[in-house]
Amino acid sequence: MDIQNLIDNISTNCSRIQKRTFVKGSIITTYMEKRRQICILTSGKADLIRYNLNGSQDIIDKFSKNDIFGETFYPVNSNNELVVKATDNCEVLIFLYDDISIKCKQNCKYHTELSANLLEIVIQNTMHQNTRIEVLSKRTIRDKLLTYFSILSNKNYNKKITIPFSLTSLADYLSVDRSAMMREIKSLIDEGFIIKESKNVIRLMY
Amino acid sequence: MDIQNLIDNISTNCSRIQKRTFVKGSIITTYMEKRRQICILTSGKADLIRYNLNGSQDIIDKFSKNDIFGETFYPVNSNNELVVKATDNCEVLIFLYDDISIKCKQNCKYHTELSANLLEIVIQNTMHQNTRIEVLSKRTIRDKLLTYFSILSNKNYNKKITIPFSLTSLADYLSVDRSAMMREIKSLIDEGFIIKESKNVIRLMY
DNA sequence: ATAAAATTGTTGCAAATGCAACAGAAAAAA
DNA sequence: TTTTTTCTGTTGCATTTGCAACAATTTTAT
Repeated sequence: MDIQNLIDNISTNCSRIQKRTFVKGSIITTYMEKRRQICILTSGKADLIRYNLNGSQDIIDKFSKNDIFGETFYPVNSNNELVVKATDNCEVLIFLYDDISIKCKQNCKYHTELSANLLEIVIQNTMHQNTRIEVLSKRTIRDKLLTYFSILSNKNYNKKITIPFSLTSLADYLSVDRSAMMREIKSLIDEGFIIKESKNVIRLMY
Repeated sequence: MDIQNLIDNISTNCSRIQKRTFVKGSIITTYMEKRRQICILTSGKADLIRYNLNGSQDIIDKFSKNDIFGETFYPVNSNNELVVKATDNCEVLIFLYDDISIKCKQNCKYHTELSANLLEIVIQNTMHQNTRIEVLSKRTIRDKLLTYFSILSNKNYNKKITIPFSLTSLADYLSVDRSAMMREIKSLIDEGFIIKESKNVIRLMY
């Protein structure tokens, strides 16, 4: 059973692992020190929001299908509140880190499977993070774009790439101003580095 | 045994887990598809370098004590070469992901311990990555600095923080031009946001 | 102790970026 | 279908940033 299948088929009748649904706009979880909760988003979208003491609130992460989150993976302290809010209707697996290493009462096979595959899931997440860090650490929008495009291209051994989300989301992922990014994409087209074949399909010429 | 102790005391006589030393300038490892090697740096410093097909080489990550790396955590493909180079004399634990889940011939206790704690080590790494991503995703140098400072401050519940490395390294961590960062630090001091108590010690006034 | 290397601090300037604002196109909801 | 919302595309302008270059200081190596 691969990870995708595991996540898709996880049982809801395990006493340790909940499968819950959340409507758009509701709070999925609040990060709490020492609890070590783990959540896996099986459908929908959600934002990780930081409420600072001074009242400001920042979206510091965005989650989509198969993303893993929870205070287990984030430095948490009492100086600010971290909250995950559903930006779409969501389905989420929720369990505690400490519960996953011990057998559940029913000794159910999903619990065992999840336990055996949690490391693999976390490693997959690490890979995504490493990719994002590599892109974010480029200094110019141009380099961020070219790096991101190259990674997509290399992954599929194809110069024709499909951006897996909207350009607005791409700007968020690259953490740059959208209009500045659009300007830069236009320059890349004008200078012959890329060809835009359709809205989300780009051909790399380098 | 906590993770730090585990890493410090790991046995060298386990057939599956090597403890190797590398002199400054030497290649610790080259990332290879499908091998799934895992390395833990127990002392020294190293750079992850990407050699692109066009001949350019980028430092895409920097490792120090207790950092974990290897192709297990990085998307690897044949279009470019990823190499870890010692920038100081290094001591490194090296093993394969697949070897860690099976018992070693000697059934040694370190192998067992490492196996049991690998998830915890990877999660710790995830936390560091999340922190870095939060900082890198700020758009201005000022916000990157203030976010980084706040995280340090919150962690220790103290407005007086000590930057754990040189300002040159801080600029690398934030992925910004060093001189521009110095200029921004000066502005933060002039505007009363921070006070520099000594070279690496800063007091936050916000 | 002395030399070499690394780090800090500073500045001018050109280039890149964010911000604000808006119109049109496309997609989603009613 | 029609309306509403989201997304794309564009531009002017002020601000921020990177780059280059250099001197002074501190740290490390010889």
